[in-house]
Amino acid sequence: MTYGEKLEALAPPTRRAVFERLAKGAASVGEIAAGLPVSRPAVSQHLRVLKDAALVTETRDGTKRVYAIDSQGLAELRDYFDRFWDEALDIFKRSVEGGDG
Amino acid sequence: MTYGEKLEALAPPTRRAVFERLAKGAASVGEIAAGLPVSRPAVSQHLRVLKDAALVTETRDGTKRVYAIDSQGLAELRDYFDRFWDEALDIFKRSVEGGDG
DNA sequence: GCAATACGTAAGCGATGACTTACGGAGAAA
DNA sequence: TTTCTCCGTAAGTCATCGCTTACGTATTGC
Repeated sequence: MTYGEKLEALAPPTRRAVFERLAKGAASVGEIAAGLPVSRPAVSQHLRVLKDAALVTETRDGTKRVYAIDSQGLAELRDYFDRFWDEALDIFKRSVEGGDG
Repeated sequence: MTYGEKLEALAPPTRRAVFERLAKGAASVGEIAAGLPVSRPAVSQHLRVLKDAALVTETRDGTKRVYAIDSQGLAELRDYFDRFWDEALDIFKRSVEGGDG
């Protein structure tokens, strides 16, 4: 639920690929795995982490499970970045202009 | 240099703590290590990764090495997120309104 | 009930990574 | 040059992680 958890969830390349796949539209586990060079259980495990981090949502459709981007969780991550950037860039500019380390 | 490298660099908690420390102002390796429960070499190794990812800059001041946020590299990461969010949230909203997966 | 589909979970393995201690190098002061 | 400060690097250890195969579960259709 924290931004740290979200960052860690998005760091591994394969898991980020899963997430970016969902950014292009909702999909089932099998559909996602078909487009990646890893097994279906691997994708399932990545989705578990993404779901725990509140980055994706899970919906049942028969025997399928459809995953999609969790817009609310994504917004929380964006808020963190916005606040971080405001603070960091402000201090950065101030140090450059003032010359004070 | 890629956003993937930047994401991976910011994922580990200790390394993110180093980065967030620099967001509050430039500092030397020793100063950073003094505020963290890890050794100085550990901080040095984290700074190396952050520098390779173009997230921090290095400046020499006598025997010290002063590290600071790399605003340009940070902006690149922000650009990636902006583009990602625009695409993801647009598709997300469209799927909700249209009801089409 | 029986078979098929789609998926999550458990167990195990190989690789990666974060950390430590020990050491060497570059700059400042005498 | 010698000494001190501050730092990067090398080597090694222990934990974590990402992946695979094997298996169990829930749902659909006959």
